[in-house]
Amino acid sequence: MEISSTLHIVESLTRAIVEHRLHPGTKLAEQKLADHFGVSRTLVRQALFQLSQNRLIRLEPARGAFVAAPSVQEARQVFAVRRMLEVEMTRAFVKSVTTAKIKALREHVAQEKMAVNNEDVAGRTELLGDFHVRMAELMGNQVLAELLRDLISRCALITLMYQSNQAAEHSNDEHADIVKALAARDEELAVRLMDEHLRHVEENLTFDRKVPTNDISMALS
Amino acid sequence: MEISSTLHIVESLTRAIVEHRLHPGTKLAEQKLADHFGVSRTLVRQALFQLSQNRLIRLEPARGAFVAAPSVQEARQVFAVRRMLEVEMTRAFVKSVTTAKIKALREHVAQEKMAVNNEDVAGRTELLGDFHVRMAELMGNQVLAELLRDLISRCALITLMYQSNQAAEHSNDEHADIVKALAARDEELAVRLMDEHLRHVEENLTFDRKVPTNDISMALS
DNA sequence: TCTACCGAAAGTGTATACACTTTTTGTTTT
DNA sequence: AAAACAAAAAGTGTATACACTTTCGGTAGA
Repeated sequence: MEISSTLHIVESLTRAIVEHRLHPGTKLAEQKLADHFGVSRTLVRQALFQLSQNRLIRLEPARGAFVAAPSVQEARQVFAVRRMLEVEMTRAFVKSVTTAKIKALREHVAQEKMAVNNEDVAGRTELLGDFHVRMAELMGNQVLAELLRDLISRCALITLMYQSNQAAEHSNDEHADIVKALAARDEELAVRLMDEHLRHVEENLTFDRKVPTNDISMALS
Repeated sequence: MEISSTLHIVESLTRAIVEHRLHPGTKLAEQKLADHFGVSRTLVRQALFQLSQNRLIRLEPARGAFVAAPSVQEARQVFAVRRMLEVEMTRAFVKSVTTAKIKALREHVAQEKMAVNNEDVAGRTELLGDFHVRMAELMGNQVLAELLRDLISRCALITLMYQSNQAAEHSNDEHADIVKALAARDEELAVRLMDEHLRHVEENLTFDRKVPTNDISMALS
């Protein structure tokens, strides 16, 4: 069966939330989830706790778990942190750039392009976020990579998810430009492009509200 | 009794680990902890999971929980991330500095000084780390503050803990200098001092090994 | 009609039970 | 005496049980 059921539940719920099949505010009842996944509440509770640490849900004492609805303010704070980190990361990347690293990034950007062209919303959301994580990994800083992964998934709820096809294409283009600057070892250009890129993504935040689907089983299909 | 027993267990164990009453590698058996805190294994497991997310312990499947022994490499990566964040944070701080914020930092540094003079190791460890968190809070970026708190506690195990009285005094002095530069709105000086400060703390890492106390009850007193 | 209250239903929080895995210990074999 | 094995002990992983809290529906009173 499963290596770890908890992990499976976490991933399944994460996808459902990030892909917006479960909307902010939706109640996640333990027994319903347990039935759906065919396990006991024990494992569901572990998964919910983990998700709450990732800020994807919030736990209210004695009331249960609800899909998180991050505030605009929080999103802006997350982006401020990302700019701090990624501008410096870009600077450091240029200093230690190799052809192998550039090749890896180019391949990633190509993958993004395919997902964008196919209008594979789930895939492109993940890939567009992973570009930044990939950079951190290529620099060999695992701590930074994990941190970025966390920050990105944390505001996926209010960013990439609401992202239009056009915005996704724009992001993909900007990634390509950044890689070009990195390949040319042009530190100032790369840093500027990364900073602008993050500002563009932030600007494109749209804080729409859509009608919620309250049926958990339906959302998890 | 307790508002939340789990929180109590987490805090108690955190103190024991950071204050080095529990050494890296020590096994934390669930039933022993449950007996000690007078609760069931359920709550202990919740606490252990939380501590594993904070990197204070590591969980090995079917083998249990052990006090973490972060690698030197990881510590260096954490410091690299902290420099990225805090250099930029300092830059932003200068741009939005007010007398009230300076006053708050001055008071904090004064508190540090007291703890250092009294050789209150636990207190000073916490206060010296909190200086950086305090800066983030004063800038109004809660996300950044939480992230820094996390990063700092994450390597507390291998840094502040092994910190000598002399190194603590040095850190305190550097904090005072940074505040002075911030008050003077001297961006470049403040940034340089912060960068140097973090490098000094990193340099002072000593990777000693001490004899472990394997008796949990003893360590938790 | 609206509000306040009561009881049932649903749900969360913690403890306990039990299966399965790892570790330890004592014995046998070489 | 050292290595290999077996049985027992200790420990983790998951399910279940039960107490307590919140939620919801309905009824009585204003």
